[in-house]
Amino acid sequence: MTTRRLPFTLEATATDSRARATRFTTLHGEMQTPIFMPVGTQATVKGLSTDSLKHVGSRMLLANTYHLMLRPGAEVFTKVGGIHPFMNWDGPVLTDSGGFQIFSLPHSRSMTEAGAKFASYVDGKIHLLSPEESIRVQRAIGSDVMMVLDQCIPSTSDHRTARAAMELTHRWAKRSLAAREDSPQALFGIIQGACFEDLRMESVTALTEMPFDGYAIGGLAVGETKNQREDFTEITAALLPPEFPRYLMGVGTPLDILEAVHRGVDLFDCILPSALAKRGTAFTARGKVQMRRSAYKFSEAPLDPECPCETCRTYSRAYLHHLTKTEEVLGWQLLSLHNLTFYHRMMAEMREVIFGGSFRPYLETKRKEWSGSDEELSPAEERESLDSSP
RNA sequence: GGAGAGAUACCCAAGUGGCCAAAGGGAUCAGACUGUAAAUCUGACGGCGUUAGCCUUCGAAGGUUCGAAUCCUUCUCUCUCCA
Repeated sequence: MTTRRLPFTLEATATDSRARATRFTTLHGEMQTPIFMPVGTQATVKGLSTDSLKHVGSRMLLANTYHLMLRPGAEVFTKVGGIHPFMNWDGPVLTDSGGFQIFSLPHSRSMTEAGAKFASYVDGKIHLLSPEESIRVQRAIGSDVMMVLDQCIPSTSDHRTARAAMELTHRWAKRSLAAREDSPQALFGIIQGACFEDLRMESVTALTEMPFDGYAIGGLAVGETKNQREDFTEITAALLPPEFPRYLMGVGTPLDILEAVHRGVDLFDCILPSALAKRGTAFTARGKVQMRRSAYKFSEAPLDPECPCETCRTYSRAYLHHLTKTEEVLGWQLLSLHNLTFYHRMMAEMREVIFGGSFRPYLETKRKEWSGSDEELSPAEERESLDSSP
């Protein structure tokens, strides 16, 4: 093998768990795992400046090829020298290939061996998103890690459908590798196979024969149960070679991530912390909190007393409740800040307990704490809640 | 003082004799959201009851009718125009 594009070190493995701590070097610095990548689809994590992102602990971001090829367009990235100077982010960026959009925008596509045809939601123009086109755009964007174009299907699909999508994904993977040419950017293959063990095995075998720099588990968190998600993460991760980063795409809730780290996954991305912030949901050490609830109308308590973020240090629940109710952008922003802080702290904690040999007890504790998922109201808030709903 | 228009549930607002406990918004309450197209979607929203159903409601009071938010009378209040 030639010099690796993503030099990788397996640093530690947890006791009584497949959880692992690793590091890998990108074109924009060294990353430590487990790591969570906030989703910045349009070259922005909605509502947050790159300064804020650094503050909350973000080290690596995800951006989206499909959105960025439509607007501003690959040529803009070519002109300005890539996404890093464009958005003023000097850490690594991973670009998703558009495969998920093939799945999530089903009304504007037609699929062929060549690729997926989309009517642009910007101007209606038809675009052919082929593996080659996706790589071409990702090269222009200049991401540190590119993803192959894959066919993501509902995880509840039947075996035949799942096999066809998987085989297409394998053929596209090969074409994606060829299209990378001599670019120094890393490229990950994406394991498919829905909820079928034989297909997941086959997919791992086929893709690990190709010289990728890391492997993603795709096709999960798209319709299956939590147990299935965990089972197929486990099955797939166990088959993957230990000397490459493993990335579980689009997952998930704090508990999902914890369970996946336990099963040997290193990288994650998910819209939840930023998307739920917009709807008033915050993650705290004591569970999820819905700030829309009028129980918090008079609450002078911080959102999460254990959290060091700006939101929790500066603002009361009453204020956050008000911002949420009035749909002020500051509320969305403050909750995003908080949620990302929560995710990043959780990742750092996991890394710590992996090294410290206490991942397993940590896992058991968190499972218990988060199983209810929703925070219980404080006595004062409980009273207020009763008062306002007679 | 004269002429006209109007008063519907928390708010705005449809509804002109039975299919009206009353359309549609908003607000409120609850839920969903996992590689972000979407300021998104779903449910509840007079009271009681598990259902059938019962009770109270369309400014107020009376009346017509088998039956009234809807028709008639009087009253109260609001708005517009003319003096």
